[in-house]
Amino acid sequence: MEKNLALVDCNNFFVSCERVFRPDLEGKPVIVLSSNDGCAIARSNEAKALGIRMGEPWFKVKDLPKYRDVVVFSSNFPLYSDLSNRVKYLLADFSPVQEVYSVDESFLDLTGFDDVKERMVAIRETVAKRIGIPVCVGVGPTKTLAKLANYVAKKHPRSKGVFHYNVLTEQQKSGLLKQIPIDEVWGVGRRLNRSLISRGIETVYQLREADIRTMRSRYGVVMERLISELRGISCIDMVDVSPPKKQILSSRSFGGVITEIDDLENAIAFHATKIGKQLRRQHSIAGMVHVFLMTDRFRKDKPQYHPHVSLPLIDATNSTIEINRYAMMGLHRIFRPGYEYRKAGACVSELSPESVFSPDMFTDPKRRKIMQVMDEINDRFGNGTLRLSQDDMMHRRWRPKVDRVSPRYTTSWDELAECQ
DNA sequence: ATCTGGCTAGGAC
DNA sequence: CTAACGGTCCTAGCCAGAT
Repeated sequence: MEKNLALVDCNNFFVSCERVFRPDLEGKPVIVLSSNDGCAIARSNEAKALGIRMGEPWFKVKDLPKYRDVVVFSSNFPLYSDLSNRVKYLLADFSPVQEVYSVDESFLDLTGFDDVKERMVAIRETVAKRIGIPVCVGVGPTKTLAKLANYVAKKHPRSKGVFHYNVLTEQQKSGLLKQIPIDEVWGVGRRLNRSLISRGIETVYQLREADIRTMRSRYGVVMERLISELRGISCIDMVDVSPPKKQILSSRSFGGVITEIDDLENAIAFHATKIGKQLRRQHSIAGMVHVFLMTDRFRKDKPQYHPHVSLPLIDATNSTIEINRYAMMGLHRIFRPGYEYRKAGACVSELSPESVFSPDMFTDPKRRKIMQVMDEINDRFGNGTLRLSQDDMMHRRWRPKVDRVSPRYTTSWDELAECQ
């Protein structure tokens, strides 16, 4: 039996989050910048219409006269994740099967409901009314077609934000797919797009009708699945609980040039702390720690150095202290004076469930207690109350640039109070 | 003959 | 004032070496 899989996608999500608390920005060009106020990573429809591209480095174009009235925000992730959670919880009411796909997207299985179209409209209206975020809903027999239906819902004003692919006739489906360029398909990125076009495949219809054996031998299983999905044969299942991560990475570009080892220590300690917290939250322990540094890859005139080191942990752990200890060893191993560093990061891999850990006779159980106590104190009195000595907020000279961040309206009483 | 880890490519958002 | 281009995560496919 044909499924009704829905993809609910928030429109221009980060911009919409900013607009929830700034309704005066409705109808205006608004963008949100990446970390360090680097690139445009969310754009309102007005900003898109002006020609601002996804991922565009803002400093390069911000002085163009046509962008004079663009309203610019630094990214405010505490705000976006909070609103993201609220949307997720609301959506859960509309189906027993939900897969949270990303910060702004959920799949919902609407199979078996006899009021699919009404539900799609209700989802849109409820999220708009209760949270103030505009969403579009697409329904199809497979995840790939649900995503495509969502694209149609977003693109065509006549759909009013919802599009139900399954109720089309075969002729209508083909007609629709003939109008959609292949790079709108989930899984077709820049490279595949170019390669397919060079073989004369330009529309989703042509891709759906392509010979699946040839395509598989040329492009691999991913392409085979993709084409099957376009034909309505489901190959990508819904996953209800997201599996634990297999690697956790934390990195940041610096606000300016960094040359000193103690500043790098400060940055790496910050990343180790973040990673430890995340590991414990998902009840994993790590077997390997990686550290890397980077100079400015855009400055071809300066000496480049992009070292990376991986250290196996003797005992797998999720202790911030242990991870930091190894990360510091790694940092000192790769650091070379005389370079202008622009970015540093740490990563853990070889993750396994906490329950696997079997303390041997040399492992002091008290040491594991320390992290528990640290988490409790920081939860109660705020992050950074108890921290690594190197992770000192007052000496974060590497701090990324954040010029235009909005208040954390929903997660900080202090910042809410500062609003008029 | 098969499994494994290391590595690169490509992609999503 | 000036310099300035993000951060995280995943799978497939290939190769070499180990079992």
